Formats: sequence, structure tokens, C-alpha cells
Amino acid sequence: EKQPCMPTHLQKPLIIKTQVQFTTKVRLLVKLPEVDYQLKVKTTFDKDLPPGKVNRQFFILTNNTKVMDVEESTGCLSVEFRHLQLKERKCPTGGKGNEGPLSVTEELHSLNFEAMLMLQGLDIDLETCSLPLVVISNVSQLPGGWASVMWYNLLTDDPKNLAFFSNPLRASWSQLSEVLSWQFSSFAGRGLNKEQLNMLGDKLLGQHGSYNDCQVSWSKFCKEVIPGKSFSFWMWLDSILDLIKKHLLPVWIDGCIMGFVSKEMERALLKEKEPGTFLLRFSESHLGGITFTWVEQDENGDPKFISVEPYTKNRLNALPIADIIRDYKVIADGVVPENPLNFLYPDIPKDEAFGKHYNSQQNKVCPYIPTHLVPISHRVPAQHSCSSPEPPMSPGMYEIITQHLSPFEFESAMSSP
Amino acid sequence: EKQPCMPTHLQKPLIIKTQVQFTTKVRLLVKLPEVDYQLKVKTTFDKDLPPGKVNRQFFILTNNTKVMDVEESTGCLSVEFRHLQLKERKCPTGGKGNEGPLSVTEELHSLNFEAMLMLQGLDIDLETCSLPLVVISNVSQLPGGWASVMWYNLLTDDPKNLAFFSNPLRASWSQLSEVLSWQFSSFAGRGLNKEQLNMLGDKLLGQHGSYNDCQVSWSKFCKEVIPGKSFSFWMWLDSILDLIKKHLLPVWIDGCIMGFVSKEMERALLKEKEPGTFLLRFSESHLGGITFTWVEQDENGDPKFISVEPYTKNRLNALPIADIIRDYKVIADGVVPENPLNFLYPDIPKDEAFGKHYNSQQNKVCPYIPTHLVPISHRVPAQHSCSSPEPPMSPGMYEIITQHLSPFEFESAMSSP
DNA sequence: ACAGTTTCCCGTAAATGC
DNA sequence: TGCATTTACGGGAAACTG
Repeated sequence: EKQPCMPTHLQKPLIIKTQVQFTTKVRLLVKLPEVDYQLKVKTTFDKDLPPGKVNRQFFILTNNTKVMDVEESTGCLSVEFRHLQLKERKCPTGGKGNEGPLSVTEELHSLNFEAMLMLQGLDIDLETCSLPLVVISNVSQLPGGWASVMWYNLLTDDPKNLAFFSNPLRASWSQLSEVLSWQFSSFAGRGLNKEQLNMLGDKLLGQHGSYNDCQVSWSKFCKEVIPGKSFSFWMWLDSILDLIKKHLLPVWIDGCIMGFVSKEMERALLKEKEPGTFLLRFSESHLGGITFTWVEQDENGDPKFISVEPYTKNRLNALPIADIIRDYKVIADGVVPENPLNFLYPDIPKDEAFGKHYNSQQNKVCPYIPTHLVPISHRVPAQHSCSSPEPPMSPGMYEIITQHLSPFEFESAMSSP
Repeated sequence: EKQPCMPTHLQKPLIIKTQVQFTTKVRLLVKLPEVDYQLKVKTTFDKDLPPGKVNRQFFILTNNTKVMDVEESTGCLSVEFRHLQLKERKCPTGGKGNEGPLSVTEELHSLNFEAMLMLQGLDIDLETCSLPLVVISNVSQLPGGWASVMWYNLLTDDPKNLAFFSNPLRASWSQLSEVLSWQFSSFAGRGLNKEQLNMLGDKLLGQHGSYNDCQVSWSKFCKEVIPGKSFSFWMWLDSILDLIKKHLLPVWIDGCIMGFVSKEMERALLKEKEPGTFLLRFSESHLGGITFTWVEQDENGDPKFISVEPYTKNRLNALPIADIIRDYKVIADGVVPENPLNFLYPDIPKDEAFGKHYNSQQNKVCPYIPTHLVPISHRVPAQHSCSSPEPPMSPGMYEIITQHLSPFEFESAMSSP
């Protein structure tokens, strides 16, 4: 007789890269009366999938059977498989079931565990399987894999609906925005506030009064490119998550990066502020970029906004963001260079906001004179006459923005969630 | 009967990395009368080595037999093995013949090729093998591997003296310096001139009048660390070769980098030159670094030499050397920054020497103001009082240097070999 | 031709062995 | 414990493949 599901708990890997080791663990949740033989567990990949149903087939390269052992802490029987590795089984054109245009990161798989238990003269087959898994072959596919895992977890409780992406459900913006914020809080130490989420909602759904009842399709979230861009919403957002993790973490956690704010909003916020007030914003035109914009007064006393070319991971590798802000200079033809950045929006002195993240000027030993890199922009006269690609903001829009978001509220919202 | 050596030609791989594909080719140099069967060649690794004789054992992972084919161009029979891969055979403590303290890159191996030819009723075993090979497991071992290959080729004509490094011969400096220069000309497009080689000779052998009759031991070349440093002569030299290949190539080929020049010589050369004259020199204290030194006049009108902290590959990744030289600035407390670099030694205007290598200031599209990184040093008063770690040069030494090397001769020697 | 996907392999970091 | 060597795998780029 076959038990449909052996009561176990599986620790994730949710995304597995071929040829890279992973670990998984099975635990028998019921306590058995003492058995006097070893309970051997066998792990297999995609055991139940009919070969025609799945596009790619994989198998476990390494040893896949192991004996269960009593766990110290719980007294349960459990077994941990380490150093497992997946490899694709090349079935030349044969096995490919042309099941619609699913991409590799939409293709769900599972790990299966089997054991045979002899109890009171009966042979009992125990069996369980993992939550759905995404198999990738290169880390470049990780963002797509994460999107699938997120969407699946968000929209179904079914532990093994491997066909989920052949007809993926839509998510409401209220569900989705919560998950997005959670991504940032769990991977970057600080979630997204209401204003930041509103900007994302605008980007994904267009500007509405309220998004919470809007539905977002999987395709719109992850597959379709953003109009005018060459990447999808999630690819863009994940590139920023990655940038934060690798280059902006402490500054992000401190809340010094507003980040998700439209250019229109940015101008509305900076307009009324002291010249030299600036804020940090993620690039919407390029993947994984961050820029800052400061406000000045032009000849007529009107506010003028200047944004620096976005910094990407390569540039931040050469110079961390806090040092960029500390040392940034603008040269207007031969004049002594000047740092135009004075106050982090709304009015925090730059050194107060970023001082703790500055790299201490390392005092090197002697024979050499130390150098550091200073990011400098040249203000050429031609630059001024250059027309902005932003659509000019309508007066009505400006009203809405400024009323909707008083600086005080925004600032308080920026504190840690 | 067994032919000791089948007349063939083998194309190198001289260094093989485990688990990485390589290609090799065997050609039968004698033309056989038409044979009506296929001549099958089998490749094996370290076939003749008694297991006790070698520290590590490897085997060919992939298919190792292939049929010879007539080569279009020559009409010879030949076969090319592609996608061969080596893997270590783990012989648990057993096979390790403890044959002295040879490092992995001193351990020589060989590829063997066998074929059986039936001719006029006789079975003839044909056999040949490759030149000695070094097997490495990580690219970090490549410099050591190259050193072995160089030393072997320099000092023996024996095609299969696999025990060479159990008692390696010494090289004369005249032999060695030629090989070193050849390394630079073949891998970096420009060899080393007499002055550069003299500096290397000094470094390796101490300061003599003439080095050509000096002998250099393998150990001194590659195994012993340079006194006071943590790396050997070759590791240092190879780190520079690598830096040139990856970050300095066009500037090196142009002869803008004197590079191998002692600090003493550098000062002697710059001493008499215009303030603002500079030269580029490879760091002797750190692997893969390049610095520049310029001459100024101090308060008393005496020459003063200032060297910048060496640039390594990470820094050159952020900013190419030519741009560094173009944009380099020194700030002395609040004064307008100034580029102290004016003439490449002996008297070439900076822009004339480096202009063609400058990155054209990319005119980016509008919404952003472009930034570039400017390497800036701060001249702090404390810096001046700091005692130099160089031993002060004796007057006699200075005479020798200046007489030995008139600026004119040196410059002419800098032109392409 | 091309986009999606996989393979290749350097280079850094961590693990392993001696 | 320290050093020598190997393993692991992210990441960029090339190769593959329908």
C-alpha cells in the first residue's frame, strides 16, 4: 500500500542551479516505535512527472540514498542530504513536450523522497515531495527564478501545483506590494514605505487614486518589458535590490535613500527646499543605477534641478556612495570646484546623514602620496540649454503631489518599518 | 616490435588545468603507402610513469581515441583531439611517492599517443609523447607553471626529462634576460631594453658591473622570496606582465612606461629635468602595481621627488592609466587643484605622449550631468617631514648611474626592440 | 538572424590536506 | 598551526540551439 504523503518537513532550496551543490533535509514527523533496522531514504528528481509533461529533465548526479538518524534536539528521525547536484538529462529533441511558451524559470520541478517501512508485518511505502523548485543553469537566471517563487507563494497554498505558470493567477496590488516590501526588508534590512510603494504602483499600473483593488498579471510583473524600456518591472526592481545588497546596504538601512520616487515627485519635493538640498533616486532608465538630484537657484531665482549620471555597480565598486557624496565636485570652467550637495532632503546636513559611512581617509605609510578618486562633473554652458526629456509637470499634478505628501509625513514614513 | 618514437609533431598545451578543456594534435611525419584501414590513435596521460615516481596522478576524462585523417594542406595523416579534460585520480595517501619537496608546478607530466600500424604483414606499434606538461588546478598557479615551462625550455633540449626539477640547472643571466624580454615582446607587444634588463639583473643578482656571466638558480628565480618581500622574483615580474596585458597594453607598446627602473635611478634621471617631469615605474613592494614620480623644486631650489601610491588592477579598472595622468591633481590646502605632471621623461609634453590614449569625454545624453573620476592627492604638511625609507644614495653611486646612462642613450634605447 | 539558454572558465574565497 | 593546493561558484562572455 502507498501512503500519499509521508509526514515530513522539507527545508528549502527553492531555486537550484545545475552543477552546483545543494542541501536538503527530510524529517519524519511521527515518532515510530523503536525499529530495529535502518530506514533508508531515497531522493529522486521529478519522479512523478510524465516525461512528456516537462520541458527539461534533470537527475541527481551524486549519491541519493541515505539512512535516517535520530535528531538530537527533537528525537525525530531525519536525514540531511548534502552535496547533491543536479544535471540535465539531454534527451535529443525527444522529451521536449511543447507545453506552451513557458520559460525555464516558470518550469516547476520537485524533489521526491521515498522510504520503505516495515511495521507489524506490513510493508509501508512512505513518500513525500518538496515544494515546487525552479532549476536554472546560470546565476543570470536567478532574478527570474525568484519572481516565480514569489508569485507562487503569494498566490497558491497548493504545495505541488507544478502547472501553476501555464495559467498564472493575478495578484492584487495590496498583496503584491506587501511582498515587495518584504523582499527589501528581508534581503536589504529595510522595507519600503507607503510613498515608495506608491511610486512602484504607479510604475506598474499607471497613476490611479488607489491601487489596492488593482490586479497585476504575472506577465506584467515579470515578462512584459516596461514601455520604452528593455526590461520588465521585476528585472528592474531586482537589479536595485542587488545594487543595495552589494553597494548600498548601510546607507539604505539608515534610510538615507528615498530611492523610489518619480522625477516629478522629486522636483516637487526639492522645489521648496534650500539650494543644495539633494536626494538619492534609483535610475528608471538603466538597470541597477542610482543617481542624486540637487536643487539650485538659476539667474531668475527659480529652482533648477540637476541630476548626476547614475552610478552602477562598476562605479560604486571604485568608490562607495557615501564617499561620492562627500567628495562630489562641480567645476564651472576653471573656478574652484565646489560640492553642490549640502542637505539630504528635507534638511539634514550631508555629513550628519552620511558621515558615519565615510571611508576614513587611510593614512598610508610614507614613500607614496596617497590618492583618492573624486567624482567631478563639468558644468559646460551647453549643458544649460539642453532641453529636459521629462514631460513638463502640469500645475494640477504639482498640487496633488505637494498636498499628498508633506515633508514631515514623508520623513517620518522613512523611518524603519 | 615497439618503435621508440613515432615521428610526429605535437602542438602545445604546455600547461593544463584540470577540469578545463584542452586540444592537442598529432601528425605522422612520414607518408605511408596507402593503407586500407583506419589508423586509430589513443591518447593517455603519464602512461610510462611508474605510479611511485609521480606525486599526483591524472587521467583523461573524455573520449581519448580517434582516427587519423588526411590533412588537406600537407597530405599528412593527423588527428586533433578536442575537448580533452584532465581529472586527478585520488589515490588515498598510497601513490604519493615522496620525491623531495617539488611543488605542483615543478612536477612534469606528459601526454602519450599510441597507434598500431599493420604494414607488409608486420604489426608496428607507433608511439610518441608530448613535451613535458605542467598540471594545475587553478589559474592562480599559472605563473608558477609558466616559470617551469620557461626554465625547462631555456635549459634543456631533452624533450622528455620529466625529472628536470629534481635538480634544476642554473641559467646564465644572458640567457635568462633574453627570455624575459621575449616574454614581454610576445605577450605585451614590446620587449625590454638594456636599462630595463639591467634593473632586473640588479634585483636578482645584486649590483655588479656585469651580469652576463652570472648564474641564476631556479630557486632564486622562482622559489625564494625577494629579501624583505613576500614573493619571488618571477611572481613579481609576472604580476607586472599581467598588469600590462590587462590594463596598460597600448601605453606599454608605445614605450611610455619606463617601468623597470630603481628608485635611485629614477631620482638620478629626474634630478636634472624640468619641474613637472615624470616617469612611470612598476612597484617593487607590491604585486602588480604602477606608480609615477615627478620632480619639483623645493623652497631651496633643490629637486624634490614625489611618488603616487601605486595603482593596481582594481584601481586601473575604475580609471585607465592615461586618464589618471591627464586628470591627476594635487590639492595643497584649499588652493586650486593643479596637475603636477607636465613632461614624460625626458621632455615629452604629457599630452603628446598620452593624448592618443585618453578616453574621449563621452558626451552623454541629456537628463544627467556626466561625472568622471579624478584621482586627487592631498598635500598635507605632515607629508613633507616624513622620512624616506629609501637608503640615501651615496655620492659615488650617483656618479656611476649618471655616467653610465646619459639621458639621450636611454631614450634611444626605449624605442621598440 | 536572433533570443533564450547553456556552457565555459577566470578569479576570488573558502575548504581541504599535509 | 601555517602553507600549499584544491574546490566552489559568482559573474561575464561565448557558444549553442532551436
